[in-house]
Amino acid sequence: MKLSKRGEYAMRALIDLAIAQALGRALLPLSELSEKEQIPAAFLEQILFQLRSAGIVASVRGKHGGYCLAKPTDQIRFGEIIRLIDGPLAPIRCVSQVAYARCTCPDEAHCGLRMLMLDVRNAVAGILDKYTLADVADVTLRKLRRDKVPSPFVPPAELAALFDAPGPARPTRRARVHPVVPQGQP
Amino acid sequence: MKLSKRGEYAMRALIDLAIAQALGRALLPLSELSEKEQIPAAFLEQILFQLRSAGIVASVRGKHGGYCLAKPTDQIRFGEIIRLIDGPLAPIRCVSQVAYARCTCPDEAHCGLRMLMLDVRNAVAGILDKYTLADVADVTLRKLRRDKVPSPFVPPAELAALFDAPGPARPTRRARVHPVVPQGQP
DNA sequence: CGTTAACCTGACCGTTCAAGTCAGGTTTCA
DNA sequence: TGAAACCTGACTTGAACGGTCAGGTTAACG
Repeated sequence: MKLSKRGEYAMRALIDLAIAQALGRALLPLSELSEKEQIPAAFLEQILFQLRSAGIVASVRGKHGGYCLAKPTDQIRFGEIIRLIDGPLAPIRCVSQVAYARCTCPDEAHCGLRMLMLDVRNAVAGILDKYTLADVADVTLRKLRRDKVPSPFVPPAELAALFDAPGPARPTRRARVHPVVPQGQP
Repeated sequence: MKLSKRGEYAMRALIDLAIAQALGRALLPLSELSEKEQIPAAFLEQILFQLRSAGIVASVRGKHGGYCLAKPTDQIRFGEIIRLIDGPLAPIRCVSQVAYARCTCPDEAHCGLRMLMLDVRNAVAGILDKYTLADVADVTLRKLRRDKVPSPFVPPAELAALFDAPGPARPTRRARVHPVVPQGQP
């Protein structure tokens, strides 16, 4: 019942992005994510590429570029993330909703193992498909404040300066949401 | 969140043993289990060895030998089986009760991912540590009867004969529960 | 008393996959 | 133009999974 490192890293990065967004910094460079979560940069890059291809994050190229969420935080569910990175939630394929496959047992309707695993799958999916990035970011921030822990992502003196000098604060470049997929399908 | 084949096979075999026991045949030879569940015999043997070492099944050697459960069916929980074969139930180690290990995040108390995964772990463990072989065997048998499906394990004409000729029907040999472990520890 | 059906046990093996690295792109800002 | 960032595919390496093999030991039965 393991979660892969890829999956773990993906969720950590996304949660970071959600929290940062809630604190007013939508765009984070790879380096910052990689450093905060102690994830090898090249590896995280790979994962973020996958997340971008799936339309979950967006990116801005060039200097001062970075990654941000491509959808509202309350529309990104953990089930979606894990399914993307690690595949079906179900412990065995014959109870998967998304990727059903027959198993070796001769009679699914009377398979004890199947009943049990269906229960497990439903419990897991129930949780993972219920909570969104918004939920987790919210609870986390509340906990941090309650315990008076200094918030992360209070940016590197750069945005702090912007605080003093208000205004429409730099025109925020448009982020690329989709990869430029030149697939030969009309 | 996958369950390994080993784990799957272990549970299938144990459920079979439980059902057979409920039907009056405690002892099943490897060949029968392997055939009914379509599991390579040598592989299943390996798994049963592991289950025996853990005191979950017992075995009888020699001709007409086989495997049976080493404990009452209502004292074998699925959590125990999976933990034995596949390791901890928790998706990530930092939420495991049985095999906790620290993860890379700097502050567990405020880790959003951890909260979520703890939820998942508890849901899974809640199910797997609640149901026993007795439960599943019970439900399965009831379903089979309800749907008028012929019960499995009505033995190979051998016990059927014993039915006709009653009596204390062979003195049921004692099964070895523990491996003869010659470990050098006093 | 030997044959045979069963369990016992460790060693081995091929494939897949996870985790991560590398090497070069391209884009944008200063 | 140079540096900082993202883009992308190819590669590597080690472990784990799923399974096989070989050679035991034990016990029933004719």
